Amino acid sequence: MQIFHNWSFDGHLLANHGIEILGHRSGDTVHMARLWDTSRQGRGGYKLSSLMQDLLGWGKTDMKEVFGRFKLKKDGTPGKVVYLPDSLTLQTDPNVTMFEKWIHYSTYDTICTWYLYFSLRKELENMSWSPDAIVYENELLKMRADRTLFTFYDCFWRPFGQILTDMERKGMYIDKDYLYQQAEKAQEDKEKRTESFMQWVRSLCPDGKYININSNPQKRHLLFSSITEPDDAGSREPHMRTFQVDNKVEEEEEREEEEGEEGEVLFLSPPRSKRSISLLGLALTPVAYTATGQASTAGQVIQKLAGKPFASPPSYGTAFKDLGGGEEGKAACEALASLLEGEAIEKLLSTFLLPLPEQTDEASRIHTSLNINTETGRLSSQRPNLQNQPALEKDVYRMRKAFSAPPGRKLIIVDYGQLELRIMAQMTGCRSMLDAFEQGGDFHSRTAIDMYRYIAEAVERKEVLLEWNSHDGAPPAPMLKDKFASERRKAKTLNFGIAYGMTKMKVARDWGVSLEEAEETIQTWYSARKEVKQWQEEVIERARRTGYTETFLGRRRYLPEINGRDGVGRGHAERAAINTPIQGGAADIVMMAMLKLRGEERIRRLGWRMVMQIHDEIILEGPEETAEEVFPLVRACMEQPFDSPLSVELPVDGSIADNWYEGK
DNA sequence: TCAGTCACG
DNA sequence: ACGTACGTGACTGAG
Repeated sequence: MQIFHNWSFDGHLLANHGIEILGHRSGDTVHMARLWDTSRQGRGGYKLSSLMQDLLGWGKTDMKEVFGRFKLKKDGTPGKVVYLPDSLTLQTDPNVTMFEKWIHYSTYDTICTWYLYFSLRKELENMSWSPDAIVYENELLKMRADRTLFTFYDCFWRPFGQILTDMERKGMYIDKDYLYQQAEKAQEDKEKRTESFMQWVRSLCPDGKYININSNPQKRHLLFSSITEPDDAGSREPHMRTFQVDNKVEEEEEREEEEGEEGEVLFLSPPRSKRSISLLGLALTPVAYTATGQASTAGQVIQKLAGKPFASPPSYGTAFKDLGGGEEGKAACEALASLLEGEAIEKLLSTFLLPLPEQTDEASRIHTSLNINTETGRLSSQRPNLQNQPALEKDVYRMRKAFSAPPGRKLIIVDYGQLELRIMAQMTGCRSMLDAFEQGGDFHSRTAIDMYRYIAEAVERKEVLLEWNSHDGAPPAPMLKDKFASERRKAKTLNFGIAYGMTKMKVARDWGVSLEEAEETIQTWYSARKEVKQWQEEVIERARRTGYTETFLGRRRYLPEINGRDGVGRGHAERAAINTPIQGGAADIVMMAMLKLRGEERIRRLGWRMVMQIHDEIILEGPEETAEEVFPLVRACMEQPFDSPLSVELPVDGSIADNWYEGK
């Protein structure tokens, strides 16, 4: 019997030393604890010490407290900062007491994990589990009589945990040269784009050329700060503020030039790493405020200030008027638009293009950590996060091309269509949604037909088409999603928004309509989907009564705030109560699909392995020769994650590709 | 360490 | 009085 507290960590560590652990892994106490209580983050989390304290009342000191050492200062004396030396240093410490401490600590750790398993197991065994009957035919589940949350753990999450560890270990192949090449391109583009912004700032105040476009405080000050409080003489001065910024390359070049002219001595004084700059506030009108009440500098805000100065004809944003129009206003809008473009590229560079190639192993593969650590049961991906790689039009440097199959191999990339909406239809039993899915075609267009009588009439008179196969030539009438694009967009927003508990305030603000109008639109959506409203009310009511909400595989999320006195917290808990069954239900389905995939001997024998999961998408890698054979098998697993079908189909789209970009 | 911002589903 | 759609992780500047 093997028990681990975070098997993924220990497993990789052992494997890296050539040690393979055979036999039955009975449990991972991190996953068990997460299943027991999803919301311990901020209440001690899932650390062994905190769980031991809360479940068994056992004290346990953190490693840092026992083995931490003071970091040495430059002069060799101990400083205040405590750090934890690596395990090899600790194990080989010549001090015998340290060695004994190490043995004691490790032993105690092991004992804790052992007792924690049985404690958590007991907790889970005392929690009822009533999933939808469809899962009762699952191979593992069939063989046992118990039906508690521990059963769920043992039959589903325990093997799922092993799948995740295998995926982490396998990793994804990255084309590093391609990334370097794209990063260079991005760097050039960024400089080109920000040039006009930098020049504009320079024209406003002399220190403007040193502004750091990554600093929100600096941007906020430059754009929105106005005048200071009146001084003793009662006069107001334009607001100046100083910032510390890094010395840029240009400054060092200037120094070298100056000193070069002098001829002899270079670097008389060491280069300063920081310099003070003063920026003058422009007093533009803020468009939005952050949670702490400061003027926001988010992209949407800058967009509103700038307008579309490069469009033809150009349209100028709010900065134009604020600066008195004319050439000055125009220059500001153009500069801000260029800032936006530069910022977008900077984001891609600093988060994706530059760090990724640094994080590969010697085989050019990248190993993310896949955690079951969310409130809803979704996975998260860390160090690096591979679940937020730029997609579609945001992927201007074609990042996803770097995630590729090594020579001789292929990727199979598959994803569910409208998974969450289908689960919503399934759980609510909403006739209108189920019908729309049965009829097929574009779901959001069908919602638009439901909501707007004139669209329904146009469809009836065949003035617009709901769908058209482009193989049959040009469509005989315009498409609904083109002709009624804005209605379809609204329908789409509601389809998603309502699943999350969107309110009329958000609708009114996002669409720029009155509260009454927003309310009416929401009512129209609900009027054809009464089952949804009823389901949401029931779910919230049940959550108030039981203290938790659950997915249809019977996983719970406790919502202590749902009966609290804090209105904001209560509102959030209510929205979480209706969203978690949907988001978590989707996570359950993908997990079941992955278990089924892992159990398909044929797929495995042909050498195919899962390498990534992105919530409703799975990526496998395997030999080129068998891709065609394996692809339909993969699809079948995903479309039938359970032994008996749901009341909605779960269609899966996908392709065989050389890289992630092609897969879309 | 926190706040702000922005990448994903 | 306040904020108002769910769930994540990474990077950056600044105190």
